[in-house]
Amino acid sequence: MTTPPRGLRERKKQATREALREAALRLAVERGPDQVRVEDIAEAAGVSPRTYNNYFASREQAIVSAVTADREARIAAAVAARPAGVRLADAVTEAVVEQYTNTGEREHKALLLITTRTALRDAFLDTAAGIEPPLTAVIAERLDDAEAHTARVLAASVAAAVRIALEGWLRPAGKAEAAESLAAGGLVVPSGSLPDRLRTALAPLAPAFDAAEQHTQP
Amino acid sequence: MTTPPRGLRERKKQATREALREAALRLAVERGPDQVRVEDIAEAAGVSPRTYNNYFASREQAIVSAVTADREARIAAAVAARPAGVRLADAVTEAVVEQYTNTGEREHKALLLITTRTALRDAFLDTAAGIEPPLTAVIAERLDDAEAHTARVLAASVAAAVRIALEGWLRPAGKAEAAESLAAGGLVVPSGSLPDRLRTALAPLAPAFDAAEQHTQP
DNA sequence: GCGTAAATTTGCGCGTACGCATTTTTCTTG
DNA sequence: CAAGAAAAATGCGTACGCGCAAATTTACGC
Repeated sequence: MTTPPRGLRERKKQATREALREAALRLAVERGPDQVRVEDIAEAAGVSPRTYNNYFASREQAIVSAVTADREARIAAAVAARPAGVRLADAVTEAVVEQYTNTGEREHKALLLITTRTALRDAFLDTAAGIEPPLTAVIAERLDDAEAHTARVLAASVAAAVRIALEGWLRPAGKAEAAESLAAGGLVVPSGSLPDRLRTALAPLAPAFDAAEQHTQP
Repeated sequence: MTTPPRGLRERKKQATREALREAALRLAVERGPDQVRVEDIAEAAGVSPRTYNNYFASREQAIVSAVTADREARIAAAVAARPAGVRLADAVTEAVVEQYTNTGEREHKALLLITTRTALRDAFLDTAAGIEPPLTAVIAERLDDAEAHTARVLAASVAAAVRIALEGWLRPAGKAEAAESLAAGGLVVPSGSLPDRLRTALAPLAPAFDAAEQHTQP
């Protein structure tokens, strides 16, 4: 086999993880986020409540991870898939936009749910940090190995930018925003689509990527 | 008075906040981090346990914030204090290094304590994110107001880089590290001083700062 | 000063997060 | 394939985080 037969254990773990994810999301949609207890999710997935907490550190994480799934790995793969010729900055940007845009009907509904609760919103934003490790690996591959630090910093910066883009995107245009924007004294872009927001947030990092690339191939 | 008389309330809040901080750190040092309950901290500060949680969302936050204090504001002030002529990237880097280097004897002891518990370590690393808002403000001031997004992204990237530097700095050189570094296939810098780590982590972002500055003054 | 509106503190209660010790399941080795 | 090692699931107990509503404190106008 291509994958070493370290399999049955790993498979089962992934299975329960996914079962918990699905159960969490389904129940949250059915009865509303506040009417779901950990006990319910665990029961629906066929495990004990204690085991639930071996997989997810909070109730919000499980719900959110049903939407996030393995987006991190897909982003890294998408970057690696781009031809070696293109600018690294572009490769990363397009990969991120691509993976955050392929959103199905189910995900859309889930996002609506997420915006309704602050705790869920925060948990969702935190998932952006998860792209750092795989991004670090794939960026390091395109740079000199001696600049492993650089890859890490760039990946973390991308994660931070993505977080900012998401934060602005799913912000409820409430009263606080108007006051805040006036206090800042400037006119801010009201809303905009997610791809636009992602590109705008990532753009300032492009020069850093360019410089890193220059260092490896003078 | 120089400060508008919005005072007694605000002052009292700050007082209790600091009392909680100090009590938390003192008790943690005295009896060890695991032998301190929130009830103890609250009592030592003369408030109810419930009030404690109005100030800090976790026991770790209180302890850590005694070390962190108002470092965020000081960093922003340090940046603002630099003459307008110097490169923005340099101003930020030096301000960060400066504020993380001025560490007293008390802080050093506290850091030793923090490294002993994973939860404390994580809470400490999370405080790095706190520099984003003030940094955003001071960076935006040096850039065109139209590029408010840029300032935010740069500030968040700095925060991410600082976090990485701190993470590597207070990592316990345990068994996991050796294995990991071998798996990565490269030779990694073993330890290094904190200023060095901060500079190294921030260096890759310099081109992004330069580019942002260019846009404002062509 | 005095009364009223606003902000803060507090007690209560529920569900959660996790360390620890034990049991059950999966992997390895001869 | 059996026995032991390794890993994961489970039960239990404790402390925590926080929403909510009542009580207390502070601020402001008259």
